[in-house]
Amino acid sequence: MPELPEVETTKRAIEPVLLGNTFHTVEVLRPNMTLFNKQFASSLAGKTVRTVERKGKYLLLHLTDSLTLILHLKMSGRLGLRHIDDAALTYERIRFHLHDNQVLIFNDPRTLGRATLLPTDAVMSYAALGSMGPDALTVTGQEFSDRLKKRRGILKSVLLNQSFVAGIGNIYADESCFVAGINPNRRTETLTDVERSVLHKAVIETLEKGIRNMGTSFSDFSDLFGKPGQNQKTLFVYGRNGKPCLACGTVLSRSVVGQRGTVWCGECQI
DNA sequence: TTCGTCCTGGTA
DNA sequence: TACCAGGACGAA
Repeated sequence: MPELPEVETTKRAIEPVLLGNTFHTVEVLRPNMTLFNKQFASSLAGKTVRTVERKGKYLLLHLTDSLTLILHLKMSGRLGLRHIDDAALTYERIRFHLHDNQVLIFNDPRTLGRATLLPTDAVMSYAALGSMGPDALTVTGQEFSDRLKKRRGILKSVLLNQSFVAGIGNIYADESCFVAGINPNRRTETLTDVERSVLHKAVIETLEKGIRNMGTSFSDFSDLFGKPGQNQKTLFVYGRNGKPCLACGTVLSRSVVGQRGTVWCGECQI
């Protein structure tokens, strides 16, 4: 499930391939994955990629003619790259044919991913991007604490809310709470100044580790060439419900917060 | 603020 | 065969 580290890993991989490259033709095999633009494919033809940007979990490809292609991998999406003569991947949903016989693939078994083409100056009016908080990787401790102080609710839900800070998903929310020693079921109004600061450092540390490990791969995520990330080997709590805590040996607990599975250690996290 | 919906492969 | 995974959005 691509979160900030997986999207950042993808961005770093596609950037050298796409910069200056031109879309030749675009095949949309799943029309429900494109939004707002019935001429999605024809509008992209002939456009050249000028810059690649990540905002939270979104990838933005800024193109010539003042257009921006917005990609969100959602749950199971990933980008792949292959030569036009190579065998197709199993779940290819959109194919972006590049001028040099390479094909950028939007691969997505569950088809929840989205690709949207907008005028560049309209990007920030796109609902999710307009209300998005500062990037979780670069938000300062002061801003993180100030924003957290204003929020009321269960900590886990606030961390997942992209209008608070952008980029944290279910895996990195649970992992950050463990590193901070804070129970994700706590209400935000009970957090102390020290805890808010510790949590900020834990979020940064957790995301940076994810990027260093090229992302977390369970069934879906891999890099451009199908190579999985390594971060799943280093997780403390996510996916380890019922197993012993790696720090103290206590059996890890699980609850559902905002419809999301949440795992924590009742001993290490208060 | 909470909950249903989208969507389909993998697993029990 | 039924259920689970979950990011973002819209409705209640």
